[in-house]
Amino acid sequence: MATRGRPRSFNEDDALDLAMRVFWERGYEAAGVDDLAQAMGISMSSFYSTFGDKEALFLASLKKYETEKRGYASTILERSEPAAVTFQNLFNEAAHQLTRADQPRGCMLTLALHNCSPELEPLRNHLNERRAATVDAFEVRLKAARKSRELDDGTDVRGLACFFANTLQGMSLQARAGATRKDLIKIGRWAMKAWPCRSNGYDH
Amino acid sequence: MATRGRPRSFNEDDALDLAMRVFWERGYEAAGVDDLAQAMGISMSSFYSTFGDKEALFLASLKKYETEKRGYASTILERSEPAAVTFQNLFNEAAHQLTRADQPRGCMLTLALHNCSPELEPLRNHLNERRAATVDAFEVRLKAARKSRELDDGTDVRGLACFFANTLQGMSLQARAGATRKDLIKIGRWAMKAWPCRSNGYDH
DNA sequence: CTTTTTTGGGTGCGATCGCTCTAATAATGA
DNA sequence: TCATTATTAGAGCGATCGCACCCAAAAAAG
Repeated sequence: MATRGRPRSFNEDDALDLAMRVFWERGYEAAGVDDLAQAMGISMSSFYSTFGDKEALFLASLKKYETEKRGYASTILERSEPAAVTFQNLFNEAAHQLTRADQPRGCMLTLALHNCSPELEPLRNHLNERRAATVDAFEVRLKAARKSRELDDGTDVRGLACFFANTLQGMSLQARAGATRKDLIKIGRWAMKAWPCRSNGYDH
Repeated sequence: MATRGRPRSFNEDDALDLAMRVFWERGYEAAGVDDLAQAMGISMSSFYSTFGDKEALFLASLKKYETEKRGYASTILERSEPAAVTFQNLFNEAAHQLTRADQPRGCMLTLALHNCSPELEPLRNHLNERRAATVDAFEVRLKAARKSRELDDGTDVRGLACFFANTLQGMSLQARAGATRKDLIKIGRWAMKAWPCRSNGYDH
């Protein structure tokens, strides 16, 4: 029942992690399969037999990224704190993650596939859907905050979710362009000043 | 003294405009010289003899973009209005420009060359400098606002300039991902809620 | 007319692209 | 031993890349 034949000489998940980093810092198009295979330390044959093709590897990398590297966002959103604290923590943590010295700067999901050739539009659309999921998650949390009277009844939570997502995505661009962690933290603090209600456990 | 020989059969500036649009919607790498020449309606010989090479054409396109398409920003910044009105107008106008049906969505300068191969880093650094110039312009305007008592003395105008620039750059990503004009206008309104002082000609 | 310059079309260069295939080798289970 | 599977390096596929060059036709000025 155990697999016969010669076993893998490399750890599939480790290799995927290395590929993810290449996609992360170079995007999709600028990451060549040669670069990827070399970064993973495997040959082209192993590359294609294990991961299929470049697009499949990218999607696998993206999935790994969303669970392992962007997981902090879901974690923070699910903690039971005042919503204003939640989003301030989210900005602070994002500022930290987007400027880590041991990782490419900015968010892989946010930065990938904005300028691409027409034949990659399906892939780009898939990325856009994943990006939209972030806004939805914010909206869910803000709706809960409205229900618990942390926000006025009339608050446009969808709009606020878009604004927060917009701020985060901007921070990825800033990080890529060389902004410091302190810069990003300040941006997050400024964004939180837009928080509408001032008497619910959050003080600017 | 007049130029001898056969004159240009195409308008150089019109051709540049068409090239700019290709770079605008495809970025640098995904825009092939064939695509560019075809969009401009000229042959490869005319292409290279007139514009040098792809990079020179891109830089010329970028310059044209900054003066003709992004000029509205400087215009608004230089109008003598309360600073809060100025930035609200800037966001509204940006929301309009970034979602025009007759132009590629988003800002060419903001979106170009974030994910690129290493040999294009010099070009990317140049873009980063141009992007930084926007923040500087915002800071100049906000310093003036602080001097005219529209902002408290202690206001971190650099930070606020970064936050506004961050919001605008995020809006370009949103526009690319399909956000509507109304969405962007709302984002701008939310960003203006962070405006610190509430008694200087601007009411949320 | 001659001279000058641009024109479009074409050919081709060296490089890279994603990807396939081969051939020899190595490591396991049956 | 033998079958099975994974390993490597490498050759090569057709396509595209940016770019150079050539050519004969065309259109202007002298």
